Amino acid sequence: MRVTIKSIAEAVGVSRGTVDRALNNRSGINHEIAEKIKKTAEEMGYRPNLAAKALVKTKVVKKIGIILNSEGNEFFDEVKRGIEDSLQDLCEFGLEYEWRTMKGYDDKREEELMEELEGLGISGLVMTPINSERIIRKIHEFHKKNIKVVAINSDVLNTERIAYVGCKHKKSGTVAAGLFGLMSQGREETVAIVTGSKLNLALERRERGFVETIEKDYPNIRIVDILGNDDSDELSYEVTERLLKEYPNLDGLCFLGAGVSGGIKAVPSHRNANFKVVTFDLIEAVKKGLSNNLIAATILQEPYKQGFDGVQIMGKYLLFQQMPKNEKNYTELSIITKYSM
Amino acid sequence: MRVTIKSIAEAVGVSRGTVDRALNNRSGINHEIAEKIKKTAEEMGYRPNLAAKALVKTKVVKKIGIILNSEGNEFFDEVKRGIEDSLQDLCEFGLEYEWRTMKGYDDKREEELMEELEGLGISGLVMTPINSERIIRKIHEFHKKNIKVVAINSDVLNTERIAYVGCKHKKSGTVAAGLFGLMSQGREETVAIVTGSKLNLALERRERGFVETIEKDYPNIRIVDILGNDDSDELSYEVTERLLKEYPNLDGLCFLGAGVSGGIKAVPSHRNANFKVVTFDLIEAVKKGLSNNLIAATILQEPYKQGFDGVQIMGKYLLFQQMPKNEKNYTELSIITKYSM
DNA sequence: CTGAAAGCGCTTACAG
DNA sequence: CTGAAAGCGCTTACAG
Repeated sequence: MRVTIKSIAEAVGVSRGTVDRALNNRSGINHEIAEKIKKTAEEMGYRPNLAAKALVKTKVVKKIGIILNSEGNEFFDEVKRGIEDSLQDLCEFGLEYEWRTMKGYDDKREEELMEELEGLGISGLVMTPINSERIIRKIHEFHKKNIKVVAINSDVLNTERIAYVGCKHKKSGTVAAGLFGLMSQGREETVAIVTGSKLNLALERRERGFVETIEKDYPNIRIVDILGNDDSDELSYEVTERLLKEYPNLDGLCFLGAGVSGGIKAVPSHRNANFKVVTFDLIEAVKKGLSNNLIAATILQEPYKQGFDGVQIMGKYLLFQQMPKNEKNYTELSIITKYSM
Repeated sequence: MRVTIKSIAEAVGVSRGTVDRALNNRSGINHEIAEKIKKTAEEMGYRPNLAAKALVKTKVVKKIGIILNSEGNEFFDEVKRGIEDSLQDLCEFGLEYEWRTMKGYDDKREEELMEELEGLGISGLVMTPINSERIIRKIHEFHKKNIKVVAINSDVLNTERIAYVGCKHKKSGTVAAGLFGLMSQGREETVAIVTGSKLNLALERRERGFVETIEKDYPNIRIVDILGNDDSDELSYEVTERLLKEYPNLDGLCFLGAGVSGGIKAVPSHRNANFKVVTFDLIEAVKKGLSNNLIAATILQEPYKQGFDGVQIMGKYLLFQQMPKNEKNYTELSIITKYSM
């Protein structure tokens, strides 16, 4: 026989409403009785039926807000796919949603979007938070208004966001370094780094991971230069071309962030026989580069999962009041070559 | 206003029962009316509420069976974790389950387990099917009795299993080959292969992927030998030791399947400076090998996801009558080093 | 502080 | 072939 609110009510000799109050820690219930009910439920092995919970919730429709600073950044295409699939799932349980996207790292703009979504009555927000005082304050405000926040792709510390889904950025840099290490097989080599926007704090940590690992584990490899491309493909091309002219015997190049599409165009004319390019993520230009053997490998961080799980965590909270099992949900870092594409 | 069975019934001027019959293609309904109802539902943008569907299903509890040939095979630990998490999810919607595990590739034993679970009244079975006539027949029988089957980790073709979740085995071999290619950087090198049980057909395809890729894309690499270890760590040790004695200048070794734990023990004493070992999956011995720099990299196939998604697909079918979106659900192949562990 | 009743959206016997 | 009614397990006003 299944254990339900009803069977617990009968066992304890109270009404179903009272059992509900006790089990969900609602106010206005005699403490003693609440304890007794909880104990009995535990003993009887009660497991709430989520289908029933969710069905009740459809009376008042909840809305999830989404904010991504994804404009002009192909990386987020997969994140979006994950979000869309996840939302479709949740819509079948009666949730609604509202999307906003933006470009770059303008925290003022992101704050505006948060306010806009708040005005539309969201109960939860899944976002790529910009790491600034302004956004931290706003998340705190949302918390006090009981609008839950889930951070995806990059975290923002010391806030009340209920969960983070994304990779460990510093670690991602060590993976790239390790790959150059493997390919060098102990020979003396030189590599250069092209990084993206200086406003992207995650890239800073990735760079640190790369540099520290090379210094610590691969003394045979020397990093000759680190240049930024500001997430611009044009600038990326220029910077890369300059690098390759200046270091004609360079053995490798690592693109830490965006701008691969532009930067990779500068490679073919300059490369020596064993020139190795490593990138991050899997945008179209990277796929092409892998196919052409212009790029040796790229490092992924499960973008689809970041979107999918971020939204699922929010949905489970809103539909079933389930807090996420883990506050930090790190996605795996993996190396992809043309064969595993 | 939300579109429900009720609002459709009112719009068309029939009862809710009739709408249900039409929308779920049940028998005993006037064809014309069914068509009209479907059309109206479509126009009104009807989306069934899964919470309600699932709640009704709790009247008759459905049971999922699980069969894994996982005994003595550490690879399956992660698959199991995925299955367990997925089952826990589904139990909250009122599903039940029954587990069976077995060792190796004994199809007679697997058939027995299938019959045993059938006796316990399962409505669906998630399994690692052994690719044999006997199992194919049994899956066919299950199909006729309306017990759905989902294959995980390895597929069995020409059966009515509703979905497969697992990697492309041949492709997994090409990834390993590509990795040796990258590490060779064009130099002349020799590698050897240690494969697992000959009864594991997936390994055969993996081997083929490896060999064909080396031959096609890396003429600088020569495969000097291919030996089997029968999934036995003892044999794996012997075989590996023999290989390394016979080819003292060997540059690389690839373990295609199980037996890494035994085989890797033979490596330290023999290896030359640039000796590279590549393995598959991430059992404890591989983690240790990566940490020790004995193993350069290992190739993963998302075992957790294989278990999790396999069970989810079954659950969604049983709870909501949702057929899987895709029949074949390929998990990603990725290269992991000590830095991305 | 507690209980009785209605209702979330769907499906399932049952009667006709 | 069709409809009216009951019920899945939970939550939410409402009355007391």
